[in-house]
Amino acid sequence: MSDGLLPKGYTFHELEPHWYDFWVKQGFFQAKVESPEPPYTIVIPPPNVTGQLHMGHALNNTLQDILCRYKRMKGFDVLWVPGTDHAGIATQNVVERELSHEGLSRHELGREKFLERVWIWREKYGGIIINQLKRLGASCDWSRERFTMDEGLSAAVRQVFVSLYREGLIYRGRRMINWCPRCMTALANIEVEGEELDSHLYHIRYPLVNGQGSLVVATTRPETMLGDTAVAVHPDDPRYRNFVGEKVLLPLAKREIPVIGDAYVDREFGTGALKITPAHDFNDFDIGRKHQLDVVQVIGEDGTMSQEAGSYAGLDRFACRKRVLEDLEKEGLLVKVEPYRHRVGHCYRCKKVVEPSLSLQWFVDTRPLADVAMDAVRTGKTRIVPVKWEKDYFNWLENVEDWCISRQIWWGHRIPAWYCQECGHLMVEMEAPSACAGCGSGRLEQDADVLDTWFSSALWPFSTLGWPEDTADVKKYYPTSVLVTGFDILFFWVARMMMMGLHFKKEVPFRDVYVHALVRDAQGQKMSKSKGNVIDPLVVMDRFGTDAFRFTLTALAVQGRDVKLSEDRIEGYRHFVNKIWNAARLVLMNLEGLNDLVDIPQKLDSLAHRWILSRLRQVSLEVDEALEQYHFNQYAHALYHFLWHEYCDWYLEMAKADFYGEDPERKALARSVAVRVLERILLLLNPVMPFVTEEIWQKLPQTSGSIMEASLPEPEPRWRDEDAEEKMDVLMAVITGIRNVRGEMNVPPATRVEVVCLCEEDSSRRILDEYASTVTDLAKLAGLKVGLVGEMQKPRMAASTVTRRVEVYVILEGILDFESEARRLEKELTRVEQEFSITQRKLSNEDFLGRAPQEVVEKEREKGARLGEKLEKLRGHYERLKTLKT
RNA sequence: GGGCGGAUAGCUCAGCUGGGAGAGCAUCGGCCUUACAAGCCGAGGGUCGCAGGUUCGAGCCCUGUUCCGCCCACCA
Repeated sequence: MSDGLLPKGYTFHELEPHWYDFWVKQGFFQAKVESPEPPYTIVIPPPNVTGQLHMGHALNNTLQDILCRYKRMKGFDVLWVPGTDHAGIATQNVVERELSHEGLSRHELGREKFLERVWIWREKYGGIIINQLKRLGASCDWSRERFTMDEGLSAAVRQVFVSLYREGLIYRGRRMINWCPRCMTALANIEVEGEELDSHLYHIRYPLVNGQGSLVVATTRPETMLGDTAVAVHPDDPRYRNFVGEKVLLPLAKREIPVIGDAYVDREFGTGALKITPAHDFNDFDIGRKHQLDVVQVIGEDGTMSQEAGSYAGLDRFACRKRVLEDLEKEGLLVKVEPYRHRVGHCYRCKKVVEPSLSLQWFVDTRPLADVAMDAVRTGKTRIVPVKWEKDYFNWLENVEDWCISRQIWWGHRIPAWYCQECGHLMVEMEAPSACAGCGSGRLEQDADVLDTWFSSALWPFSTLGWPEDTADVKKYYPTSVLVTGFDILFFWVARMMMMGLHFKKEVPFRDVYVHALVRDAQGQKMSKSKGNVIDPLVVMDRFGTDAFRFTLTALAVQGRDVKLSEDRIEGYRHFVNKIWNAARLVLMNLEGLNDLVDIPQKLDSLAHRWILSRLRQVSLEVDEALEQYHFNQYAHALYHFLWHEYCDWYLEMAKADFYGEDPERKALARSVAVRVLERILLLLNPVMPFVTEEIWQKLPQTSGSIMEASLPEPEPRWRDEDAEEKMDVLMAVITGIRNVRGEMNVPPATRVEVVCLCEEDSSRRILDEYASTVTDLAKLAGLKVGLVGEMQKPRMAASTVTRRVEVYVILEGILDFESEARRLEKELTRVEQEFSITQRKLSNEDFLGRAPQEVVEKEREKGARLGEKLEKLRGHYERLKTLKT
């Protein structure tokens, strides 16, 4: 498999598509339902068919892919179900816009022809986002790709609708709903986004019919006064108490309407008199019902004024507002206009102001379903991670209102309800009935409305597996293991999947819900086209490679914190990809033409090998822990640090001596350990960086096939080696100490110097003796003398430091600059003195000694002793320097 | 109005059950050392938002407070 050398650079442009195609062809992404392996299941949050891959998708799917690839390596039968959502309103809007370019409207085309057009559009563009997910490397089981309007999923929708209807959990009723005059449909409450706007509060005078004065009401929507059917005051309000029961003359409309008393009215707000428009306000509707008021609908479906608005009929609602104000002004009834900032509901699809409206719609009685959904989380059947989202989940479900599920659009699942044109009988059935169950008439008409997109999404975890059929997939893969999603659809989607899953499967849809953050720009601003701060994932992948991009998202994916992304960060992590590549190059270079790899022996003598294996084991454990806990950033950082600053900076540097040395046995062992560790690093990194790890894997000797076929071994307990880690710490500290002195004393790297190390302990002396050549290589020495303190003469012309109970003298015969060495030592002395005095203060504190745990006190004592010793030695060095100088 | 999150180095952020303030980037100095200048070796830089409290000990716990962000809510 190995052809030795890696090319100088990693060319992701060619390699990424190459390996992705290879994986798909090999069927590595396919779940094996008949396999005995335990299932690990994720259903993708289906992107809208109209979607283009944005940063949110990229983060969401990178995290899912990491989990899937990791679990696959650990021996699970992984199923990641992909698919897209038909996105009712969004898609209809897109196709309507396309039509309008041809000068057509959907109404001109007619329902059937329009739907044909949408399907054509879907054929043409529906695959875009899917291909973009592939570009991202998503290891979905494409053989199981689903679409919410597939035949199977549509059957599930009908089944659920009919069942809930028969159970009395779906009903049809005339209610106040939010109406979008642009999209011309009802919306569910959560589909309305409240946005704060600078507006005005208009004070309008309503004269009493009896001529005995007037009432002034305050409103933000003066045009709705045309639909007023009462004025309400607080029954205990001394200002207005006497008006209750009287009538006022509604200006402009010239209708007489009653003054009613209702405790709902806030005496403090506005004028304390409230105009009541039951047809266009949720509260007014309730009050209207309580007082049996007339309902006058003055705003039509398209946002223009209705016939009821009299002379204002046909005007756009906002034009009407202007006219109403002008007319009131003329009549001297506009008392006051004050600036007022308040929240106005906007359609979440088209962002236009919605109108509360009275309308006949279908609803889900959510309460019973919501209670079960709450219980499942309360009892831990589903775990929400991070837990803080549980609060939002509960809060929403506790206050949830009935869900308006009918939409007056054409693209979507048609409501399976038929009305008899003869007797008006309503039938809700899976399939179109042929005759009226009431009167037998064949003149039946199906309800014109379609279902809310989120209705079918709510079934996604089981409808995609084949439900209502009792398929093998349903049996094996439900409940799913985890749902990975953004918090923005916690209510829209997650809560409703919980309700539907529990109701129809009697089992939660997922064990875990991992809620990740939003991706923002470098300044923390939400990315939006209008702000022009959008970073396009496709552009990023093109520039920096998919692996670098994925790694960046992962490294930044901290629980509970938004991801602030900038191209600089991605560029930084591209360097990491490069680092892996070059580490692999080094290792492979030294394998070229040789095939002497050996198994790692049970007992190793070499400190470097023992150390790196011990560290590798530790990092493997950290990785596993991090991924199990969904701490994606920790996963990324652990590997980043290990590969770069342990494997490359220390281990490979030390191994070079063996690589280039003459001893064939040492050579073979070093090569073998280097390769084994590299293999393991590749495996651990593979979930986040699938492409580059595959490419390198393929070049390694003794690996067969794809990295996707490899399994990740358990971290070997026998590799744990505290002794090696301690010894390496000594070695690294001494080497760093020498480098430090060299750097500060401006000794050029090319200049090799003599070093003398005086050790306090025999153990350190032995380590330094044994690894003298390592120290010499890595610290660029001409020679190294090691001895115990007292055994050996302290060198004269030397810069010095103390570390790990080792006195390090860098001999600078003839080039020692006394002044700068003195300054350097003074600086170090000051620092150590400060640290030392802190520990001394603690150790002389009776309370500390008495109350702190023994081990903490002991630790402090050791630290004090260490610092004291170090301080003493440094002082000695400083004194000697002064005498030497003179 | 209610709730939540954040405030730690110049920037972006880690910091788990209280016990030696960390990383990456940026900055400064030195290096083309035969894997990598997309690199190597060093260095500097912090009153952990502010004020109290608990504790032998607080970035971490409690109270208050300021600023920023988000979510929810029918005061017109």
